[in-house]
Amino acid sequence: MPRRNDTRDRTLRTAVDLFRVHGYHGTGLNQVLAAGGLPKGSLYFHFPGGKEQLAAEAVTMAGAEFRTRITETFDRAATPADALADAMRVLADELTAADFAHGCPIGTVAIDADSDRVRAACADAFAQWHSVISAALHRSGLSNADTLATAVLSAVEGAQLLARNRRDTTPLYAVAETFAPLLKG
Amino acid sequence: MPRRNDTRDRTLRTAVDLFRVHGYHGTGLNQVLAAGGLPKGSLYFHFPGGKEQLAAEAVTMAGAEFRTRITETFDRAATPADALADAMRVLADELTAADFAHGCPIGTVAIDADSDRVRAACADAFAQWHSVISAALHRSGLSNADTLATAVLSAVEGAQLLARNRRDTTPLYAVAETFAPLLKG
DNA sequence: CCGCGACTATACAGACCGGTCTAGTAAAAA
DNA sequence: TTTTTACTAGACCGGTCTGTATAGTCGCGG
Repeated sequence: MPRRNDTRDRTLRTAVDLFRVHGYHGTGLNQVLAAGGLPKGSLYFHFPGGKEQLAAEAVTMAGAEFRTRITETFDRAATPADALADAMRVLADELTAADFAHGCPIGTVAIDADSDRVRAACADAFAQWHSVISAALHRSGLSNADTLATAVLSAVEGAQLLARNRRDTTPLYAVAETFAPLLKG
Repeated sequence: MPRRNDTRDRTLRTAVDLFRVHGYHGTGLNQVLAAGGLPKGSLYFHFPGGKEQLAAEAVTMAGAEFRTRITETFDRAATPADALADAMRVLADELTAADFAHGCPIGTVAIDADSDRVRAACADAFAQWHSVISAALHRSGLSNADTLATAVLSAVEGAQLLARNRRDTTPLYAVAETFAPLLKG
């Protein structure tokens, strides 16, 4: 087996970055190739399923990375309330550093991708995040951890949307503050 | 002043319906005209600013309509908790009836419109909603009504995103249930 | 050193995009 | 009736979109 380079992986990473900024329809394939300095001839070699496959895999990749980050945040914090506050602070810092250019890599794609394959990939990523959060809340002895985790996930996604649109991180901190009393382990 | 028909208004209404389904980049101008049976020659007569203006005005229109609905919901309910539960039930019913095809008319556009004019129109709509919610919470004697209203708005937007993506209204009800203890006037 | 498989360059198809233009119709105003 | 204004029909522009087809180049195993 010759070569095996990292083009495929770099394509995915570039795609993640662009999709979370411009959304599914707002991101062109040429744009992805240009932004990543990627070979133009190999896109349909690595992703025979075209844009749909590229987006689905990008979502899956970003979902797995964030899943790890969420897990670590809960492991590191003393209480779920602390974990949420930590996470919101990090998200706020990243959003500010990026000049409010990007959104959640899953949510941004989920909201305007018509393809069912992409939709399913987003749903899967969300489900994994929910599972991690729910388990952490359960470990902290909170009742109805499942419902609470769904609400937290909703609030965080919505806060990212609002914060980006308003160019102001207030919503992220508002969510952390509001949920704090509900998340005291 | 001759004629003055309703073409402009019908164009806007059709645009609202399509933008909330396919997003900004996912919706084509031809598509809007075709879906509404609208005259092709008059788009740039009524909207010389092109797609950008059309989207901005559509967002503003939808924002105003929802603002009224939110106001009425809070006026009708005994407590803010009841109002939220009511609103979530209505959103869930509408989403189910539409077979999970649409999202929030503002959020869906806000997340992928690059134009600053459209972004500002979305921010304005969100600000109006926030203002209505915050005032209602304040009237019910809740402290930190402003922060709480921001969190509620975030959660509702996020829940709509998740519900649509999962094709399942659970997130909407989870938000209502989770916020209930915080919204007992 | 040959061949095969992994990978890339390049050209291009066909559709659709947002947007512009000109010519024309219809109704109210003068 | 003539003029002015409101509005529409429909062709058309250049550009970009996703996706395909073909001809390569590169690097290792044999």
